[in-house]
Amino acid sequence: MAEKQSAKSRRGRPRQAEVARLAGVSQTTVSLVLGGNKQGVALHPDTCARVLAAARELGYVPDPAARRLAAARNNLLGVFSFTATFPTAVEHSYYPFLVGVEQEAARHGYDLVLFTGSSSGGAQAASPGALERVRLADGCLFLGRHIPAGELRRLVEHGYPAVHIGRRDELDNLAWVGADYVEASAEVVRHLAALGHRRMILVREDDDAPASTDRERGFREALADAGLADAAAVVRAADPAAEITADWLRGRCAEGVTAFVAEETDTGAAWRALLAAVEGAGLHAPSDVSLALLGSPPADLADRPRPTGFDIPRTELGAAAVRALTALLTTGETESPLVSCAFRPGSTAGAAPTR
Amino acid sequence: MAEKQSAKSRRGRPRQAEVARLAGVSQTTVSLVLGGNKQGVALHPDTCARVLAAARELGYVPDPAARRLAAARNNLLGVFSFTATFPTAVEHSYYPFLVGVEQEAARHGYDLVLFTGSSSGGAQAASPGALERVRLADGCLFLGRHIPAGELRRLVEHGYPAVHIGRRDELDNLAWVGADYVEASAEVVRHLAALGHRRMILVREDDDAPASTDRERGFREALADAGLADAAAVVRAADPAAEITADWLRGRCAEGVTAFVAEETDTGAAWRALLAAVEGAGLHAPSDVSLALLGSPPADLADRPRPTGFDIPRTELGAAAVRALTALLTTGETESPLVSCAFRPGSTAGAAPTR
DNA sequence: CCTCCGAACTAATACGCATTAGTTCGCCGT
DNA sequence: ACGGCGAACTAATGCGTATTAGTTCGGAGG
Repeated sequence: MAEKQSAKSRRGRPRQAEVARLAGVSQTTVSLVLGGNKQGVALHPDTCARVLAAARELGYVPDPAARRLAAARNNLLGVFSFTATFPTAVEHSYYPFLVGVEQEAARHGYDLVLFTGSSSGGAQAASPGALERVRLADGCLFLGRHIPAGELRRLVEHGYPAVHIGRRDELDNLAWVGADYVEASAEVVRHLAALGHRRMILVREDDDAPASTDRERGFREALADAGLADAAAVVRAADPAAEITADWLRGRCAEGVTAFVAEETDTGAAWRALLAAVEGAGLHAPSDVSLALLGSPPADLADRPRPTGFDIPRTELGAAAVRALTALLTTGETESPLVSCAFRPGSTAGAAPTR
Repeated sequence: MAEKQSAKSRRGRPRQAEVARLAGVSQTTVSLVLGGNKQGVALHPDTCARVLAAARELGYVPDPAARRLAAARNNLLGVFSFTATFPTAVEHSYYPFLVGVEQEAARHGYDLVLFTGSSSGGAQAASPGALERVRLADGCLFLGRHIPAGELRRLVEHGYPAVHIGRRDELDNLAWVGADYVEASAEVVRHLAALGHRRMILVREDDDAPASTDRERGFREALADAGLADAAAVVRAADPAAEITADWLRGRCAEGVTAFVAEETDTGAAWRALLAAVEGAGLHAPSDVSLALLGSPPADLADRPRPTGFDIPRTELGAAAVRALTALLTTGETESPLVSCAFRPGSTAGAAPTR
């Protein structure tokens, strides 16, 4: 009765050889039938039917590792994030991206492998080779800005299909998908200009992430296009809460500024500071001043009036990333598309007060 | 100049054989050295050093597919939910489970494969055999109550390691992890009893899911233990909004009922109805009547005062499910643990009014 | 001097699948 | 009656690694 390893070690997971035995054919035939017989070997329809029936009866599913090793593909797409994909704190979760990734992957017939990169509690998160695990999948999506560039570069240079969610120009040849912050920000500015605002200020944090500089560029360009170039003012605030005060706001208003624009950040600090300053100054938006947010408000401010601004299409970005990856896999073409953000009218911007 | 496949097909990614050649040893030795030599083969320190040096020089990284193939396990855990796609809302109850699953899986060195009912290449979600695809993973977690029992049984009977999140006794041999609703509900009742409440009513929906019957059992048992057995009353409401009205509430209060307990459901209908009835009756909790909720409030009522009751430890449940699954995989032992819920004092229950 | 032993390695094989180069068999043509 | 040919399959091999069963060699023991 002592069964062979075939039943024990693999827990009854059937392989092609077992399907073959049941169908009375060779393992080769099973592989051909189930693989779609792309090599054009002549196969009798009856045989195919028997193989298919046997595979179904045994519940056969190909082993992804073996497939991969045999230089074929898995139909698996990887998702790797250097922080937990499902963080305990929901504020900056990758979940919306994942929704789009999942939908688009399903549409293309791929399953998703979530590489539990450096989730708290995992093994050495930064251990060299941590990224190599993704090679089990046909290709991989990366998200988060803390992905070790060295390892990623290695993968890409070895021809591994990878797509980063979020612009990432430092690495040549790395495909990415990003949101078009430039255009989206410009649109917000045009909206404000159309409402009659002639002087406006952008409050941004003091770093040089692409997401920030792109917003500033859109802001400046739109103002220039509207003939208001000299009216542009950008404030870089390392500590918005301390710098964007009610007094500061009153000062700017006195100078003729009628609209204030904040960039979205992880914490929403700039936007919070603006809201607090307006309230502290005893003003009201949009009647006294107009406010706009270049992005989405933090979750805890959801009950506030919706800020005028734009929404980052996270779900669509996830889907676009999958499309870029499948393009890489099938045609080998590297594409790095910009996805448009959706303008959000909101209720914090109104007509500029007539002086 | 025609290079051998060694340089072309793999684009220079070195394998053990190349490391071996450089170090002047065999591939076996390389595998032993790099694998930590757990089998205790005698190896000369100098040899190890040479191998290590060669590996470093070539930038050798093991191929995960080959590694997993040779190990006859691929360190993949499946997560299957029968919803068509991922729920879009982050607040969805599904999310906290994933948090725990991801953390615990990472801790055990597993990666996750995400399956959804419709991932089969966009084919019919409910097509027979939809569940078979999970065999790609070493084992699988199931969540959602709409998982087809027949297919699941098939998997389990074939010895496939599966763990269901949520109690599921209908299937013999199916491991599950569940929340201890009986004890948690009993604790809430004890809390109310300690506050002086002598008559209380449980409002539940009209179905027989384990989650509902367990809560009722805890409710009844705690009352019996407190010597208030005859004071127990359970209302099954098919349409809580229509049945739990202000008039109804006044009627019960007139009969001496001082506390109302609702069970948590998907929609939170029972709890909503109770809140509305209390308000409609011009009463206030906890001063006039005490309220308790056997579970967590729906997300949109988060700003309301926190209901007295308990929280389902979803994250911990996800982690427990992973532990149960790894136990199944390594020792083959089926365990189905109950996880304790955390009592939530809240602010909707107070001392019973002295009559 | 031959044997035996342990140290230090290596040859061979399995893992599950895909692919290439056959092999077998029935039948047609001359 | 025999070569040939296509239809229908299968044997053999490779992918890169882990593991098991050897093999070689120098020296100690009898």
